[in-house]
Amino acid sequence: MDKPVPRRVTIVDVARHAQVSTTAVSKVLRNAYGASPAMRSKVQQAIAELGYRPSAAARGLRGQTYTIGVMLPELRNLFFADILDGITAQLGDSDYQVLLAPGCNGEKAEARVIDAMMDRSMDGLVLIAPVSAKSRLNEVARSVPTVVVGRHGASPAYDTVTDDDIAGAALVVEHLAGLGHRRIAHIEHHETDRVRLAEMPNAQRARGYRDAMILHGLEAEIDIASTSYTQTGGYLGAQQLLARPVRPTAIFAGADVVALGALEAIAEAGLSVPGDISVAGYDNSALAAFGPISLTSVDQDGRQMGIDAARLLVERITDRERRTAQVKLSPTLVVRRTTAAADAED
Amino acid sequence: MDKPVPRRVTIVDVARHAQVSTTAVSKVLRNAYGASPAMRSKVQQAIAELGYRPSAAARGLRGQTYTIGVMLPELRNLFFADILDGITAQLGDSDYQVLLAPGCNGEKAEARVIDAMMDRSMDGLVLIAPVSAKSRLNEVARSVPTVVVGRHGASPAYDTVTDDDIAGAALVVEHLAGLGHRRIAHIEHHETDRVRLAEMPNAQRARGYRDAMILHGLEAEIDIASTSYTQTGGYLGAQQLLARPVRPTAIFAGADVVALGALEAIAEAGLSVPGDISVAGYDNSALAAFGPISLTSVDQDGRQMGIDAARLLVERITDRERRTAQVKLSPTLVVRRTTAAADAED
DNA sequence: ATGAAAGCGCTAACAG
DNA sequence: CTGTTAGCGCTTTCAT
Repeated sequence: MDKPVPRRVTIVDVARHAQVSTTAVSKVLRNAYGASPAMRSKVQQAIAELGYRPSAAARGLRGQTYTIGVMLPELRNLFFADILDGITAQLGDSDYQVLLAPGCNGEKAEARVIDAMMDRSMDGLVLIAPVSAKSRLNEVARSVPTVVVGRHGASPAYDTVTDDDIAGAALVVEHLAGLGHRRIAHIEHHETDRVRLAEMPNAQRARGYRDAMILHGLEAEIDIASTSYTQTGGYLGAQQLLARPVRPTAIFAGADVVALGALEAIAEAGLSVPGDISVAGYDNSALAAFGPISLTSVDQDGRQMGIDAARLLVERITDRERRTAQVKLSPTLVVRRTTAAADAED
Repeated sequence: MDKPVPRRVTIVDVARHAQVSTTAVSKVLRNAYGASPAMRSKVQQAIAELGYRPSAAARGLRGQTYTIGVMLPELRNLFFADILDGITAQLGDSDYQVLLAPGCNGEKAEARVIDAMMDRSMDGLVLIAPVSAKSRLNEVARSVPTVVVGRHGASPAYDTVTDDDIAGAALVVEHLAGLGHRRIAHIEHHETDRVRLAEMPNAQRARGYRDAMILHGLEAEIDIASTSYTQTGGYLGAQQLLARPVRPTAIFAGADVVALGALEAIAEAGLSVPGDISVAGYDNSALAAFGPISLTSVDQDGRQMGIDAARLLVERITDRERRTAQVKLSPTLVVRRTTAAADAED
């Protein structure tokens, strides 16, 4: 009556039940070389009969843990959720289990999470938009197979998967310029760190914006509000821009959430979108697609990024000596109802 | 030049460096009884100097893994993110690391994830809105400390944290009836399973709706569209309701996403909110609070639910014999711009 | 192709 | 209070 904890079934039990050695069972578990079909089926039957499940802790002590860790800065960001979908889709039928840490913002939280994952002997890591120092990332990648998503800059130690943010920003400027806009402003995420200045998507988007403005002969119209990639950042940034002596006729927000904040500020100012001012975002998150918002946005195909990241990671786990790869995906522009032709008078 | 993998620092290295036994080190690591302050500091210094980090795999083989697993059906649901915030806030300074599985919908995916977490010897599990059979949940909880969030029904094996969904639904009906509405319809999540019919929040909300309608003498006006708790479900449900010979003047959607879908259908039908029809949701997610949407919604305080869940879980890890508890939190109604007084003529 | 045996890094009895 | 020692469940040489 009182044996509610009937001791875990171990590899020894399976071996005994199947009348083979534990080595044999281990081989079957790992699909390793050196087990005859006959033995294989005998063992598999025993496993099924006993309901055996290997202990990841014990496996991890010697071999793999069959666990992939994913770190991302923010769970609420729908774009990150898309990346995750891609990762899990790609890893769905493999033996790997994906586990993620709850949103961790900032270098300190990142360090904690990465340590935690390494402590748990994870077989591979996917780091989404990490802000840690590059030296730290390299160090991590040297000790565990790692793929970095959403941060530019090649590394000898880890693979990268990014969106071509410069091209994405150019798409927006091109679109708006094509609609007759000249005073196209940008809300960027303020960045101080040198390396991040070059590697983070936000910096690349701002650069793409500048380049494209120059390319369209709008160099004199370049106008950037420097806040942060948050809804509040968008709100404040738009307020700044709307207070200009001559108001911009279009705002390119560096992210969809930023655009949402901008939309709020614009509405509060009594202006209409796209009548008085056009707004475009970046990420094409579900929020952008949502009917009442219907935001023109750059689509990064986060799902594909996740698929590529998972693929690269498994490849690297298999062959740790392979040279690192940099996958850069081309974004597309999804035009919706927040952008329209500029008034002729403007 | 070529020793990029300098072998992990182990407890043995620390012991040697501090000139004590491994037991001593282990005790310090676990804050266990039986280590003098002098030894404690000696060991801590050695740990710092060597940059030692305990291997979770090795610990898990004997003792705890200091890992809490969280399972949730859907990452994109902002309410779940709130719960998670609460969990991490509560566990923030503890030694426990929270890891979660990417959204797993359906009984099969749930089983996989729960198994994966048990295989990894996690110290405790938080299951958010699980759909698995109750017998399965009990079985899981018997082998690992578990807290179930967002599913009613007490268990002898696990603690529960829920919202008082019946009261929440009543708040909405009361609010709408107070505004003069009589034809208040409801969009529910269709449920077939017997047990879930009683234990899932959606069923409780539908029941709360019925009860409250009767209480307000509106029994004859009860009108339920049975779809699902998704945006599409809301869209289709609203379409059904709008096609009635006599249209409802208010719709109580069982969740915010459902309300969003309903808003889309209403807009498509050329009706205005709240002019022609009032809409209320449930969850008070960030989406509901978002300006342009501004949805009247029931607030569950997901963060508090997470805090309670984490607290209960740690308590149960400490004392597995303690009797199970059921925490039920009272919801509040947040009135925004999607609900207004009914037309006098209606 | 198969199995015996030696650990992986840690914790938990138990002795001192 | 401190140290010795025996495993935890698995993988991995290395014989056979």
